Amino acid sequence: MDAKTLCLGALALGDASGYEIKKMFEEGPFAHFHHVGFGSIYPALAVLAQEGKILVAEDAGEGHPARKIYSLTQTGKDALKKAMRKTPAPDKVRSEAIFMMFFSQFLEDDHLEDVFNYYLACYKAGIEKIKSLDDEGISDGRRFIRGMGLASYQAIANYMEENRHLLFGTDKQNSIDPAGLSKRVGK
Amino acid sequence: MDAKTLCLGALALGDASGYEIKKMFEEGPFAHFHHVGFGSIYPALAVLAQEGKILVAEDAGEGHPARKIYSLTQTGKDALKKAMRKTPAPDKVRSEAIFMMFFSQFLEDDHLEDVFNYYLACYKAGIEKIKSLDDEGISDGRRFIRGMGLASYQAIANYMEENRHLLFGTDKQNSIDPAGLSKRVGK
DNA sequence: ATAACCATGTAAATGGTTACATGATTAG
DNA sequence: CTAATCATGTAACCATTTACATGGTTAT
Repeated sequence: MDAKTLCLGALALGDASGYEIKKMFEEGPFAHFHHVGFGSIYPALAVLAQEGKILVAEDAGEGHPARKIYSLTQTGKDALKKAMRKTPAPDKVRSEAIFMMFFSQFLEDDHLEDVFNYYLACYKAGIEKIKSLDDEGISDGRRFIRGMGLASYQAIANYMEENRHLLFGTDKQNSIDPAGLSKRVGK
Repeated sequence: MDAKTLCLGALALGDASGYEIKKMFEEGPFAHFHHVGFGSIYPALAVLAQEGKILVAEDAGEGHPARKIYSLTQTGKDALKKAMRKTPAPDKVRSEAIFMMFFSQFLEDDHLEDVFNYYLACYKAGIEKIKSLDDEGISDGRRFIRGMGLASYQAIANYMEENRHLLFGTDKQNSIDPAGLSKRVGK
């Protein structure tokens, strides 16, 4: 799913500027399952407009800098539908925080604690964020995914709070592989 | 976190070939929070070996094609530790399946059902996979992350089963925005 | 004033994915 | 005999990320 399709999806929720689309992926409705940066959004929007999939309206701005408000055309809607008419690719997750906690034995105690606290705080903030939203008037899919995000965030935050001791409880062994370094990894 | 660091992490779990490292990210211990393909692993391994961070042992193979078994050196261990001495980047998730369920109103009924069933089946398989593993003798971090993965997978699978009706229960409205297409997206 | 935020865009660099190319071994 | 799995590697392509460049607005 490329930046173009993602922008089409964002605009299916309502007209928006590139800046607003970015916010939808950063803290808005897509935040917990997709990401796009400016460097992908602006070029994607330019191409989409050229292809007639979106329209541009210049907003010379009162109370804010000049901006461009994009809106979906029928061609754009069709393109979005077509892009979703396939088997979804498997989820791709990249979590440095989990990688670090996985290798907790390699980290300084205080750094491990920082990583843990930072990560837990992210999930708690996410939970509060979702809870603060109003579910009235949104689509079924959106409501379903919102609930799913909340359920998974809560499960993770609960797990982290209840299992802190697994990471911090025991005495630290400052070695990678106390049982012998050159053991082959098992099947 | 680039492919080199990821390979270093994989080798911290025990000596392995490039092929085996791939499997660790596909179905092994890293499967639910990171991904790397062959096209990243083999070049990364070559560079790592050249930098003295890993050693190569040719295994001319009995019962399998020839392969190269890599092992971490002290330099490699230090490099892995150093790579983790920083604030972790925010998680990056890309889920086409969630994107599609979010826009359920755009999908044909049977396609939506396919996507839903496929996605639920992935999580159920993940749960069984984790449950089948033996927790004896693994590191604290690894055990902690394994439990966290299980908790979040179970929360998602449960949510999906209990809230199916939110996606399939109501009559389909085959329109993007029944309330008017050109409404601006809210703050 | 100054920092934070709103707003748009480009170019270079990085890095990952896909396709290609090859070949051995094992299970049905 | 055929498909699946084991095994390694390269090159072209594609996409994203980062840095750069610019400037208006709002709150402290």
